[in-house]
Amino acid sequence: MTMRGDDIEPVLAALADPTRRRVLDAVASRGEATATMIAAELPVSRQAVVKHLGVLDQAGLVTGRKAGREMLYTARPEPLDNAARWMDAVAAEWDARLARIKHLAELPASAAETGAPAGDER
Amino acid sequence: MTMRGDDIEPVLAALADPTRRRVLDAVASRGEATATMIAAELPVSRQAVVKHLGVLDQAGLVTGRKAGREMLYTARPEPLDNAARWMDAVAAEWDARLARIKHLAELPASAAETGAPAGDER
DNA sequence: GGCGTACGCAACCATATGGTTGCGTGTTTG
DNA sequence: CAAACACGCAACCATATGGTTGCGTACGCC
Repeated sequence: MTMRGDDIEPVLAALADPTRRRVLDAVASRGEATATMIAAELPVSRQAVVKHLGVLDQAGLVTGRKAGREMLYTARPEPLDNAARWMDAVAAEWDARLARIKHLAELPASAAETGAPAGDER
Repeated sequence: MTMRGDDIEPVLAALADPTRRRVLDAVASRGEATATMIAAELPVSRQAVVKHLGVLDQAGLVTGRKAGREMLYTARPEPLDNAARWMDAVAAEWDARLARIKHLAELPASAAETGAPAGDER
């Protein structure tokens, strides 16, 4: 029940918090870790870590697996990678759009189509 | 006076909010826009937009330029691109680390090469 | 000059968010 | 079996955050 993968919203939100990033990183650096283990090396309580792990899990950045009385979490790069690609796409789109606009603006006003307003702005 | 570019913190935080993303997108789609213009097409007040633009500017995602009595904002893809690359790097690192750990764990304690491991991967 | 528009600043609000402590329960292990 | 350990759940807190309204002021236009 943690099939969130295509929604960048939670990923960005999860990554926005510094502490949460540290938690994530801590998990990643151990391959697998429990909230207790992580809390031991961070200046926050175990419960805080638990909450962060909850958010991270919600974003698909970690997955929990119960082993005996422990809850082991593992980091998952996919969502991150996913978000990165999304960003690239958006950036590219903006880039294109801006380039297009700039291009039009710099045209020597040769073809005057559409009853557009008089060229000069301001 | 807004030379924050290498700090992903504000970028992620800025991108985390849906409305703020819409504002950003609105700016990008126009090439240049004022808070008033954007507020006109979003379900929030101009002031709210102003605040969002402030955050976006802080993150380097937009820049303002005063034209007469108007304040025109433009989107800047750089920080986005920047964040994307950062994410990729982190993801790659985790991937490597996880692969290494997994590899070690599954080794029957025999030949332990450091070269190209048997590609499992998703 | 005078009016309307576009800002910026500030006060205020409600809710979300990060964090803490306390407590009851399941799991090991001596 | 009983003591320890590791959790999960819930109550609570303080502050950050998104949003609103009101107001004084700079700029443009008749």
